[in-house]
Amino acid sequence: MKAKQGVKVTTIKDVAREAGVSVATVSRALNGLGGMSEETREYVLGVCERMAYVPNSLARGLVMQHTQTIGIVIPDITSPFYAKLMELAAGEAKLLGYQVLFCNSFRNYEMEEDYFKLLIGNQVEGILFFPVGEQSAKNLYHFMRYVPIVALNQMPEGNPIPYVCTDEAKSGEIAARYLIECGFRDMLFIGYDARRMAHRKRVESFQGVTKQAGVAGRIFETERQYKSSFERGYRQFGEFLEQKTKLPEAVIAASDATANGVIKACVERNISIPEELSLIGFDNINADLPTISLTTVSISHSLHVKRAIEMLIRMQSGISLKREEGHVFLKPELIERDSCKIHTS
Amino acid sequence: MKAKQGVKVTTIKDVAREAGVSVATVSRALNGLGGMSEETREYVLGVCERMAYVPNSLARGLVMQHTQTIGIVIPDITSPFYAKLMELAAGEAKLLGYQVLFCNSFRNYEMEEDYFKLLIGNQVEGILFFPVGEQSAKNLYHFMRYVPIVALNQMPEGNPIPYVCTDEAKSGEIAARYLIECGFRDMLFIGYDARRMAHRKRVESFQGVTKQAGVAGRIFETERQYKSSFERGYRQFGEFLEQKTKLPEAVIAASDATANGVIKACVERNISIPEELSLIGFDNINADLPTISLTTVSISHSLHVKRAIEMLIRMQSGISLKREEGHVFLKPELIERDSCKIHTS
DNA sequence: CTGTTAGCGCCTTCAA
DNA sequence: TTGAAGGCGCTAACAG
Repeated sequence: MKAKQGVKVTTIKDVAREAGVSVATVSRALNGLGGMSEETREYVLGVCERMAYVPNSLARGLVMQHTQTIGIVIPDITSPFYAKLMELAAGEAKLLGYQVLFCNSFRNYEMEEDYFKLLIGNQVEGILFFPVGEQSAKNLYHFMRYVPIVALNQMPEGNPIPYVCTDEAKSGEIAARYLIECGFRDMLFIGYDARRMAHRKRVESFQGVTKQAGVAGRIFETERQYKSSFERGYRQFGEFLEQKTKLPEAVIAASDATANGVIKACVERNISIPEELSLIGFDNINADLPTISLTTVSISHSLHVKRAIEMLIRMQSGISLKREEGHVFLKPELIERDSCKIHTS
Repeated sequence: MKAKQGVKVTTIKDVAREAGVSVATVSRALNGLGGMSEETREYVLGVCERMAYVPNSLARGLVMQHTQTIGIVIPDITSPFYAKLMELAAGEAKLLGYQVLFCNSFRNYEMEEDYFKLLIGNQVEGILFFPVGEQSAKNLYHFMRYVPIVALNQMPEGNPIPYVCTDEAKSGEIAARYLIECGFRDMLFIGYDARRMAHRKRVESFQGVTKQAGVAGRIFETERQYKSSFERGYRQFGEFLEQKTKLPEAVIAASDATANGVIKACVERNISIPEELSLIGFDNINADLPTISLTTVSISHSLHVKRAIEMLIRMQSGISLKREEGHVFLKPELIERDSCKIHTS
């Protein structure tokens, strides 16, 4: 078991012995601490190099009491949305000298909690996470006594976990207003999942705006479960088309993934977008990938992550947040592409 | 700096003091080691629970000399292909009681090497990686003295890093034979990137099979760089269509991502798949996502990862591999979907 | 059945 | 400018 590889790994002691100095000297040379002659430093560093010495970060973390590591847990690494966030987070963290541990909770509350424990056990200095769902808040807030935690999505009212998220009410409003400006008077919301707070807010403001403007703002709902947002869009819009004979003028999809599903349903039926039907989504994810590039409403993902990491670091350095400071709503923007066109007729 | 949060984290000592036992007893209770009365165990565990004690894995790893952690480094977390592999690896590793550190090398040799150092510094017990490119081998093989390493793709001849990969020659052969069986006699290979060993093998056997069967097996190449495989397929097939007037009967795309690009190019020009053009890809990634679900050739991704982790663990437990054992070629299979149909005319 | 003790590899005072 | 020694939190002998 311990004979692993038969080769003993080089430690700072080995280096010290080989170089004929003390471990303290090696340590100082390695960490660029002053107070030693340039020639010993270079000599020691040379020995390290020659012996291919790699410092043991565990031991270092143990004595230093900080690991320069943050943890990120997301529900599904396979989703382009989360993958994008992780990539950006990795880049941003690296810039700030942190390493990142990624965890995939598989959309499972229990695994989410397990991973929090694991990360804390590994002495991360902060955790960034995209909650599995609204119940996450209750499960996880008590971990805040160990380590700063920031959510990348809104948390339920009254929960102490701070967050950085999109102002989803604004998102819904922007999408609805834009379609109305395009001249549409009959719009349909597809892919609504009432369990998601973001969806609820989008729908709510969508309905507010349409009602106020005096135009039709329908919502098509089904009871079923779908294995992905794409599936949801594809199946739900398919069902809608079977039930109703008249197409709406425009569709608001609950997300870009849903919108891509709607596109698939349309292609199969030879409904052309945007000629016969305009379509708008949310999130700006994979919006330029499929056959039709999607007009969408979104915040900047890199800003999202950047603000969250900033907040984490601020908390980590002992600055306690005022309540409002822990609730950051980023303003979304319209990103015009090809799936909507001015209504004429 | 150390005043972090103002709260001192609970350690095993605190628990021991609180419970009125020694640290050894707490440790034994926690790790389920025998030789203690059931009532002390339960009592101690209760105290741990009450104090919300989370063991410090760093300290544990330091003394145990093993961390139950493996590292995985991939070039691009944003690619569905790598995302899929990571997800499967995480699941498989968890099953075996390992945690996983993920790293995103951003398709950059230097970062790839940096992450290897970081992982080794963190005392991972093995590294699984998908090489940035063929140069990776030279950069990384020397890390094998620290820790078992397995590549998820073929390594250049003569390199000591063991690997588990698809038998790509077989892939190309399967695709070509299938199209010939479908009755096609004029086929085009799109998206060839000569820098990729997998592509070279696919093309080679594609040409071998077509030549032997006496049918046309063309390859369309361009000099340009593309920002993604999808782009490559989309742009390259677009260019092809502009230059030539006659469509081939079937297209072999270098990967499914490329194939999806080809689909986009076709949709824009009203070329219907599979009626006017049959299309086949490789990898079985996102093959059922876009408008047309793609016929493709691939190994099982979960098997791929499983075999690689197995190999890692075998190496880790000190068993040295024979040369052939370190070179595993998995047999790909045809996955029939909707993008190919029997040729009639 | 339980406690004492010696490190794991590293950093950091405190002396020299 | 350098070295010796203590300790980070934990586990694993070895005593009792």
